[in-house]
Amino acid sequence: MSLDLQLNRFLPYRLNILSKKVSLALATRYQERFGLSIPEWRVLATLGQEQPLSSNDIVERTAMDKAKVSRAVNRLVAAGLLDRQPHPRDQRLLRLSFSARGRDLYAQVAPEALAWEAQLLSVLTDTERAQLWALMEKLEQRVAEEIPESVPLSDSLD
Amino acid sequence: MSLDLQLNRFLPYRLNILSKKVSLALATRYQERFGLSIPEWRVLATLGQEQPLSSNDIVERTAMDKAKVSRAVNRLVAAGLLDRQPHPRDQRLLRLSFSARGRDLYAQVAPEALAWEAQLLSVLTDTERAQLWALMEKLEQRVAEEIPESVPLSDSLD
DNA sequence: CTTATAACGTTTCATTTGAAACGATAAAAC
DNA sequence: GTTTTATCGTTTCAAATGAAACGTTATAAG
Repeated sequence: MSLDLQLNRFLPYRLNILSKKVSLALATRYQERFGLSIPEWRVLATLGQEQPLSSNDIVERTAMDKAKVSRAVNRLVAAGLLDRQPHPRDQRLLRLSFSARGRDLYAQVAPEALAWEAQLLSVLTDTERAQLWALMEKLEQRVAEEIPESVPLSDSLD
Repeated sequence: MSLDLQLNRFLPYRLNILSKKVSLALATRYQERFGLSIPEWRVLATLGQEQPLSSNDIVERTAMDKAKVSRAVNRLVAAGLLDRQPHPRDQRLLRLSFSARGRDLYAQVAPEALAWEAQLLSVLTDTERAQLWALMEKLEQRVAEEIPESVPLSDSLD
């Protein structure tokens, strides 16, 4: 009655494990070397691409819920890594941007994150890397069709 | 100073999102149709392959920590889906196995999980599917080298 | 203008989390 | 045989989580 279901060959399960391992390995580095949690790191990375942003902009770009972003931003502001200013035209919005220290820190973290990723991807050839992106893209699109777009991507559905 | 880090092209981040989406889509089904959480489903799937097992066997096979397994097993026993008997030779161990109802439920859930996976994978050709497994395998092996084998795979490193 | 509705970010609160402590049993060392 | 050490599963506890409620500000409708 095994019904042919092998957990090791069940994509959702394997994907979860791979994702966890990657997150864990990287999170350990953020934490040890820079004292950053993953949500904090993601906020920084998002601001690294565009500045200033509102908290809501970050929510949209990172697939984190707004409570989590709010907390991460608060910690970063408290740590002196971000500046938080009211938006001149819309008082509901915050204008988040790097402080001098935040910019410096990011200039250190980002290259290291990229180097780590490169090291991870070094087991793949260029062709394989391209394949990986393409495959993930396809799967993500397919699975997105099943999820009501409003549903937030919670953690720990595990 | 963007440092060339694009979150959308950053593997740990994209992997996390894909994994979340897949888990969410599937978890919604388990929950709605069978009232199962993912840990509960994993316990069932593990027992579907081999029976009886101890809680610890399940911990080893699922990459879940023992507290989570303990809770999932308790819920399943309480729901009348599992039988829990003391091991005759080692009183520390539990012998977990399907109850009649558990077996019936699993006979319903498992084919559905497989069908769902098949539907997800239907966007890929056979070749692509093989590639996907191979790529994931390589990455997992590579990243495992960085993780002290003792470290458990927590959720929500996010 | 006034009222109703919507959007933003924070906070609250019940739940989930996993590391560590725990009691109980077994195995190993002496 | 006694003591020490290790293993199993549960429970405890502090921290993280996220849905919902909230206060505030802006926009739309009347």
